[in-house]
Amino acid sequence: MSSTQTDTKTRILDTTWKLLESGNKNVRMSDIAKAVGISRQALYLHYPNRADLLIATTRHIDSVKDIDGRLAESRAAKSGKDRLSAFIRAWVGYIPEIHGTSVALRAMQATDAEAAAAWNDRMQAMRHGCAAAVKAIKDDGLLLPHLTEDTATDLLWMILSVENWERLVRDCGWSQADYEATIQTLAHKALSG
Amino acid sequence: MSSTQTDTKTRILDTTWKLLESGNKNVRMSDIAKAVGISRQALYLHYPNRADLLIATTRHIDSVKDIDGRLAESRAAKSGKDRLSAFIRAWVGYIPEIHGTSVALRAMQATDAEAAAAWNDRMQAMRHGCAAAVKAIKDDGLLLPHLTEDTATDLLWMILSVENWERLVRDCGWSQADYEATIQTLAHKALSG
DNA sequence: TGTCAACTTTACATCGTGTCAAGCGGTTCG
DNA sequence: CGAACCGCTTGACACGATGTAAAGTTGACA
Repeated sequence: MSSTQTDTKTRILDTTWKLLESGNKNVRMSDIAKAVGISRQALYLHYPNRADLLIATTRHIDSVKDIDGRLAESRAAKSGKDRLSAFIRAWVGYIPEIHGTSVALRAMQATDAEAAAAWNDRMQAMRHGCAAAVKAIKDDGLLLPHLTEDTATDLLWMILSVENWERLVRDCGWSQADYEATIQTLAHKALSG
Repeated sequence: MSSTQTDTKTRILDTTWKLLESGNKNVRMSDIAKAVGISRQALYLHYPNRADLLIATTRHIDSVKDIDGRLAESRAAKSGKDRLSAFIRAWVGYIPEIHGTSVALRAMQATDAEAAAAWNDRMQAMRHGCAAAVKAIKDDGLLLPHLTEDTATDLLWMILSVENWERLVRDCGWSQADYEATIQTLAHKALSG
């Protein structure tokens, strides 16, 4: 509860964030400790293991960047298509912020069940946003007839995946703006023709 | 050159394939050795490291399943759109075969440069197929005007990624047939409206 | 009989995670 | 003042997986 403890915990999260987002793959516990300026063991006094630290880091980013608030804005849109656009805009703006953490967390999925669950959980939350946008379009009678709400949600979820962002922006060198424009078009075409 | 050596090498590849495709994450060198019926060290007499073994396994799968031949068939199509359909059909049928190996290889990307290069190489080969299909559509004058050949290739490449297959088929429980139908529609819409 | 190849057994180095225990320098409280 | 406590350090170690090294076994073939 003391302010020094809070400070160290926050410093750890900020540092972890920075390291992960610096594109440096293979960020080890010792790397983080060194960057924070504490011993590796002190890290374990604050976070019991690497998975917990990564998860805490994503939550930290969320609160700093107010992702919930940003996604919530899309609910204000009048029409289904506007809502879809707003949701995509919010989500797509969020991806670059969490990309480094996302890579690290996904890399742990294979070996760490807790990490897998944490990442899954976040993706399910995003999926709820997809489902809401799909429902709004359906309510407007604009959902393509051959799509159910579920399959449409799955499809939108797939289109908006972090992996797809990585492929176009990181691997193919697209600008964030090009990526967003293309993905907006693609998503609208996929759902409502 | 002796037939016993070839037999063991082949048995190793077949076993590795089977283990990876059984959905069993975290296939260790010792697991493979045990399944083959040889010592862990004997494995290293045939393949110097895990990355090499995984790469050899994908090449083995390729030759057994004749992926090159199957993808080549798409070149016979008359129209650009037929060509795209044929290419997607061939590739999409291939994904389930290599999925397990793909997961293992991608999991190594973070730590092993050789594994990353191998996976990259295979994806680039697939990308060439995408580029050829895009060119065929463009030659028919059916490529959407706002798309260049390069961006269209990137987009198709993204749509056909193994990760997207995983999301819909494995995570969302789609059948292979549903997946293929949806992805065919999506790809055609994305490129030529 | 001797050699060679394929394989075994045993042992060890390395790297990163995570655990354990003892100690140390402040602050705070009785 | 002194005891307790907190945040941290130092150092050592277990574990699991990969990969290396070396000596020994087995069977085929000449």
